[in-house]
Amino acid sequence: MTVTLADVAARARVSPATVSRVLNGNYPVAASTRERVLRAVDDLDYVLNGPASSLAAATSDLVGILVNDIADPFFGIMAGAAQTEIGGPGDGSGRAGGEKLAVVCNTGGSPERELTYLTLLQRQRAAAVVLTGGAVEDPVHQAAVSAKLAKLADAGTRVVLCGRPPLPDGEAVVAALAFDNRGGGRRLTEHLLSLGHRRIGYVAGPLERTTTRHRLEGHRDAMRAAGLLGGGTGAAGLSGGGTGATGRPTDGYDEERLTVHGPYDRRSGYDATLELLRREPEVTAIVAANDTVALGACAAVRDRGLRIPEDISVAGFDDLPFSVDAVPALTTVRLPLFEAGARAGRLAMGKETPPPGGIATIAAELMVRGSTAPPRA
Amino acid sequence: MTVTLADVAARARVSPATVSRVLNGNYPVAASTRERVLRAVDDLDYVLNGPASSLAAATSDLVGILVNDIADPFFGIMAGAAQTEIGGPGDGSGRAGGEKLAVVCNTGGSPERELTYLTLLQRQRAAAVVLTGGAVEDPVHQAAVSAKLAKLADAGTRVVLCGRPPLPDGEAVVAALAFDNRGGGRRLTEHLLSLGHRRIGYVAGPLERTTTRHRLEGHRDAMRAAGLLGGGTGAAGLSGGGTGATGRPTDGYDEERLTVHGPYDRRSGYDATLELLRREPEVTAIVAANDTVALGACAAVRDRGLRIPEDISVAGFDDLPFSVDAVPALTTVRLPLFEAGARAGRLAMGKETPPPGGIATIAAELMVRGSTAPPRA
DNA sequence: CTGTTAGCGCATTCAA
DNA sequence: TTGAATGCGCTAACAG
Repeated sequence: MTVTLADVAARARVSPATVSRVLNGNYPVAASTRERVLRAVDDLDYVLNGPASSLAAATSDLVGILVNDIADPFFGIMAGAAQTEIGGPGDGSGRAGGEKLAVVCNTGGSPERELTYLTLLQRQRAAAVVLTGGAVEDPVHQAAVSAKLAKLADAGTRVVLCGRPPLPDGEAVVAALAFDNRGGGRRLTEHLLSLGHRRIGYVAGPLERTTTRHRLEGHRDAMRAAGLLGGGTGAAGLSGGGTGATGRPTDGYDEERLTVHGPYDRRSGYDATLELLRREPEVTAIVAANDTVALGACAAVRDRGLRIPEDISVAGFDDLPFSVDAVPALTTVRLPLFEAGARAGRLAMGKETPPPGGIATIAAELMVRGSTAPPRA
Repeated sequence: MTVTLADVAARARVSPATVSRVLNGNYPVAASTRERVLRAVDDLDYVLNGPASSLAAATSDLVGILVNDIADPFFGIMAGAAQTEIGGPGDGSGRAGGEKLAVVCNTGGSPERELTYLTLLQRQRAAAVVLTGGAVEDPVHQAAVSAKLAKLADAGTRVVLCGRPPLPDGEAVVAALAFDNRGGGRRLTEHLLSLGHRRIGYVAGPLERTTTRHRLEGHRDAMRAAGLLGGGTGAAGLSGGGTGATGRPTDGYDEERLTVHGPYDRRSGYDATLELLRREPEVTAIVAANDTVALGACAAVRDRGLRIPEDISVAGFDDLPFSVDAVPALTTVRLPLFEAGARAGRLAMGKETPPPGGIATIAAELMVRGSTAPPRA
C-alpha cells in the first residue's frame, strides 16, 4: 500500500540505510548512488514517514510558534516573519527537503491552552518553540510554564521568547527578545505632556498581562515625573502580581480614576473610552493599550461628538499597518514586529547567536502623527 | 532518562497496553486501574511520545490549517475559529488528552510553499488538513495540489476547503465551503449603480487567484446588466485561466481601463487608486478587492484632496473588524469568516456531516455604510 | 477487563 | 562508501 524506505531501497538496489543517508543528506554518499536513490524516490512518489523518522531520531522537524490571538496582526506579523526564517525558502519542488515545519498555535490568551500546546509540542518532540507576546502574570501559571519550558529544553527543544519578558530563571531559554514597552509607553506620554496635556485617560489591556503592566508603568512614570501623580513607585497601582489594583485611594486617586482595563480589542477601546469620558469629561487625551484599542477609542470619541485631535488626542501602541490609515493617522509607538519575529525564527533555528545573557531589549519608537495635538486652550 | 510507557506501567503495576488504553480513553478500563495509572502518570510526569504513538497507530493528531497570509485578519479569523473546534476545549489540566494539535501553516500565497506544507503534513500523517482562502489558478499547480490532496485523502487525512472553490474532481475532499464572492461582488456594484454611479474603478487582487476572479466577475456582471460594458461573457476579461487579461481592446476597453490588479494589501490599494484616478479622473466610485485594499484606496483618495463619499465613494469586501471604524465607515460585503472557519473545523473533525455533494456556498451580505453615497451631480 | 506478542518505518550503530 | 542488525516507544490484534 504505502511506499516505505525499503521499497525505495529495493528499487534503487541499495540498502535502506543508504536511502536514509541520501534523504537526510548528512552523510557521504556516492553521487551515482544518490542519483539512483533520488530517481527511485521520484518514481515511487515516496514520502518519508515523519513519525517513524522522529521516533528513530528522537527529534522532529516541528517548530511551534505560540500566539495569543491569531486574528490580531500584532501576532500575525511576528509569526509570519518567524515562519519565513524557519520554513526555509523551500526548494520549489514541493518535495520538502530538510526544512522544518513551522506551525503556529493559537492560545487565545488562555493560560490553559498555552500549557496544553506546550505539552502537545513536547509530545511531538518539537525542534523548537517560540512564545510570542505578553505573558500572564499569575504566579502559578508562570511557574507551570517555566517548568514546562525547562522540560522542553531538557529534551533538546530550543525555546525562544519573542515580545515577552525573560523568564525569572532564564536558563531554559535560548533567548528572550523583549520589547521596551515601558520605555515606549513613557515616551508616548511624554509626548502628550509636552503638547500640554494634563488630564490623560488610559485604556489599559487586561490586568494580568506583562504587556499591559509595562506599558502602563511607562505611562505612569512619565506622569509622575511631571508631578501629576501621587507618590509611590511606578508599579504601585499594579504591584502584587496584577491580581487587582482597586485599592489605594490615597495616592492613586487619579490613576484609578483615569485608567480602565479591558481586553486588547476594538470593543474594549470603545467602551472604556465612553467610561472615561463619563468619569472625567475634562480629559484632553486618551492613550490606548494598543492600536486596535485606539481605533475603538477613536470611534467612541467621535460618537460623543468630539473631534480628534482638536477636542481630544488619541494615541495607540504597536504601529500596526492600519494605523497610518486611520483618520487622522494614529500617533503611536512603533514596534519592529517583523524584524523581531524573524530574529526569533533565526534564533530558534540556531542560525543566529543569542544576545549576551540571552536577553535583548528591542527598542520602541515614538511615531507622532495627526491624532495628537495640543489641547484646546 | 526519559520516562516511557513501560515505566508508567511498572509503577502502576499493569501492562503497557493498559496504560495505553487509559491514555487513549477509547477502551474499557476498570475505574480503579485507570486511577492507578493516572496517578503513576502524574507521579512520573510522563508525556506520551507522539511520534511513537503516531507510528504505531499510523495516524497522528496533527491538523494543518493552511492560510495565504497569517498577518491578514481575513485568514486569522477563519484559522482561529477552526482551531477552536479542533483543539477542543482543553481540560484545563494542561495534561493534553485526546485533543488534536491544530496548527496553522502560512503559505504566504506561494504555490510552492503550499505544496511543501502539504507534503510536510502528509509526512506527518496529519489527521486533517484545512485549506483556506482563494486558490491559485495556474493549471499545473492546481493539478499538483489536487494530486497531493488525493494522496492525503487516500492515506486517511480528512481534507476540507474553507473559502476556496471546490476541486475540479472533488472526490478527495470531505467538504468545500465556498464563499459567494461573485454574488457579493455583484450586489456591491449594484448598490453603487443604484446610487447613480456609472464610472466605477476596480482595484482587483492578484490576477491568478480565484477570489480575485470571482469578485471581479460579480462586478462585471452587474456592470454588464446595467449596459455599461461591451458584449462578451462575464468572465471575458479573465478567461483562459487568468494568465493575463491584457488583450481584447474591442469590447473590453472600459474594463481594462478601469481595472488595476495588485496584491491584497494596503499599499496596492493606494497605488492602484492613484493610477485609476490618473487614468480616469471622472471615476465617482472605487471598488476594492478587499477591505485592506480599500483602506489604501481611501488614503489615496484623500491624499488627492478628494472627500469620501462626497467626491468619491469607496467600497471594500470581507467586512473585517476594522472596517466599521474607518472614517467614514466602509461599505463592504460581509463574509461570515468565523462561522465558516468553525464549520470547517468541525467538518475536519468529523463532528458535522458534510453538505450534500460536499459543497456549500456561503452567502455574502452587503453592508451599506458611510463610504458610499450618490455621486456629485 | 487485562496481559502478551508483534510489528509500525526509520536512524544508527558496527562491520565490511 | 555501503550493508546488516538493532531498537526507538507505542498500539493493535489476539488471547485469557
